[in-house]
Amino acid sequence: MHEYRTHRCGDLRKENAGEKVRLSGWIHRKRDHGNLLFIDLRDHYGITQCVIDVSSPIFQSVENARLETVIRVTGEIVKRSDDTINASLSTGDIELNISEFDVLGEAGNLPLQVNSDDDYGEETRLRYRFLDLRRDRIHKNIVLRSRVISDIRRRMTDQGFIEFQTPILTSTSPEGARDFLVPSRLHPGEFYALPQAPQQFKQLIMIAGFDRYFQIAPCFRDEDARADRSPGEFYQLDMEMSFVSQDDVFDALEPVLHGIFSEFGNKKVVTSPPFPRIPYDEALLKYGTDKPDLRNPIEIEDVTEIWRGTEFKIFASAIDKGSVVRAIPAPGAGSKPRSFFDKLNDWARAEGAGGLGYIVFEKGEGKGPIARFLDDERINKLKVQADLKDGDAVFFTCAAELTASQFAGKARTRIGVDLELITDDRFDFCWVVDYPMYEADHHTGELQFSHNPFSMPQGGLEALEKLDPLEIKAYQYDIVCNGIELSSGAIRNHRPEIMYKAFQIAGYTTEEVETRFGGMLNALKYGAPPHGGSAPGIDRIVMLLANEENIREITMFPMTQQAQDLMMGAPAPADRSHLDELHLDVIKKPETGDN
RNA sequence: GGGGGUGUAGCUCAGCUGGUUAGAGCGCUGGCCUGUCACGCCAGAGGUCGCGGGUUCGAGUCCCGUCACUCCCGCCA
Repeated sequence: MHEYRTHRCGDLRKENAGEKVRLSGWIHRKRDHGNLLFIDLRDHYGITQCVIDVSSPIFQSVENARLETVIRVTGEIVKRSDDTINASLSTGDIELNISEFDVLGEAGNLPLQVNSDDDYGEETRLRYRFLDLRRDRIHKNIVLRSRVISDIRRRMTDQGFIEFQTPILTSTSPEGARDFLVPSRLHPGEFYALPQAPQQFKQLIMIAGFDRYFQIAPCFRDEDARADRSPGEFYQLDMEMSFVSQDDVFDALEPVLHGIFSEFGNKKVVTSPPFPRIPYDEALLKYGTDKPDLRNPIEIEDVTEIWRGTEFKIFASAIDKGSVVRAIPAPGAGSKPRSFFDKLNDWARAEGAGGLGYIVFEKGEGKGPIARFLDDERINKLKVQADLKDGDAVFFTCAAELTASQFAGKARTRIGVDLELITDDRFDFCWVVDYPMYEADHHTGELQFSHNPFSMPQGGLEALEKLDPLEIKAYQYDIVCNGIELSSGAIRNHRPEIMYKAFQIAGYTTEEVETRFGGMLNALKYGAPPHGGSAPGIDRIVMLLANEENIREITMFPMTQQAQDLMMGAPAPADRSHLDELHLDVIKKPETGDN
């Protein structure tokens, strides 16, 4: 007989009755009747009920073992009588009659209970993560994560993508987030940076002629955490392909995402390829965001012209000064009580908007505080444009274009939630395409890249030379699922002369570009294929599939919000000798205050 | 860096407008119990009310500061 087990705790069925077996696992639960004792023995695979009574000489030692002690039991499998079968357990037809018993690993008083569904404080959970991970829900989430990643690998490999590793110790990134730095022992005063993404490497892989690359890539960005963002590190399905247009990238990724979400998505409906492609400008207008939740049926309309020149001076005079009016239809809201509209109005004010004017439609007419400012013709235009019928309402927001768009987007979500229009039985995917190449900095007004500086501008060099930079679109796209941005990607700029020009517009001199992106630029000068790719976030995919709101629920060993590992004690001070080796000194922060 | 929430037994929580000895469930210890599956019943141990200061005759409760966990803003091409 095997030293530890002949079966696993989820294996045994009534067919095994009469066999002498051995199981090892954790004591999940005990039911002690004094002269009769039941133990639910748990391992990764399941739970098996084990039983012993007082006639056994080892009864006392079994009874003394605490919950979460690791034990080994040996004994005969017995079919349970009909009235004692437990239908909620896969092994519920049988039980193990304990004849031999050993403690393999003793357990002390537990800081959290493994067999309970209670929520525990994060500090306890993270400090005792090994116990937390024994608990059913998170144990399953971590397994799901693994299966999803395996499945992604299979689907990518089947399409001819090759997985490569790229360096972890590399150079600091040109744009974007704060870097993690690693001091160099051999080069005093110099530092490696951890990769924010393997962006330049994957382009170099294409230039090296490997044609199709992917990687479950660790990415490091030293930015503050959020519920859906771990501090410091995350994983992407990083991929890149050569000789492709934007549609080729979409065609490659859509079946992977559709496949993964269909297989692991709890039978929710998944958008079939091809996913809708929504231009950035249209997304901002219709959904008020570049990450639209398409489960929400509400579509925003621009109704500036309907309100221009009306007696409703708040809107009319703002329009004359360049403001726009956006209409947010609220299907079926006509039957809601006055308080529904008041609550939304209060919310709008709390969000910093002036308010949220509305019109309710009944018996073919518009009703409500501001309806009287629109004549029949305008009311009819509104009904047609916003697709309104009796029993519907429509809300208005009036502001400068970007503000109005973004606020209408928030209102769209809020109204969709309040009216329960967003059902949780679907994964609605879309691509947001045609991102602007440049944007004006909020504060300085200076032009900067709005996304990846290595993206190819639509129209190429000619567009850069002739168009207003703010009008230029890039072959830059995001993939969005249920309002969550899963990734961004682009067709890359593989032409040095276009690269110099693109950077020049963003205020970089030729020298600066060469200093900062020399490696990349140099590579482009020796025969670079057109290429592009994307990088869907693994963590967010798993969050969606596991239906979890917090990234710690799908991360095996997460850090706290303050970026500390409470279990391993990281970060920690370094020894003097360690610092000396790295040519480092720690400067103590001067005491603040008066003493 | 800023704003909000939480912090009471090993764990999850209750504790009213400040008032006598700070409670419950789970876990733990002891006793009873041979068919439970969240077993049941009885008893017990277990508390620096996060920490420091203040107000008060009196503080878990009010005030100030601070720490931890968390959510959000900034940040995250």
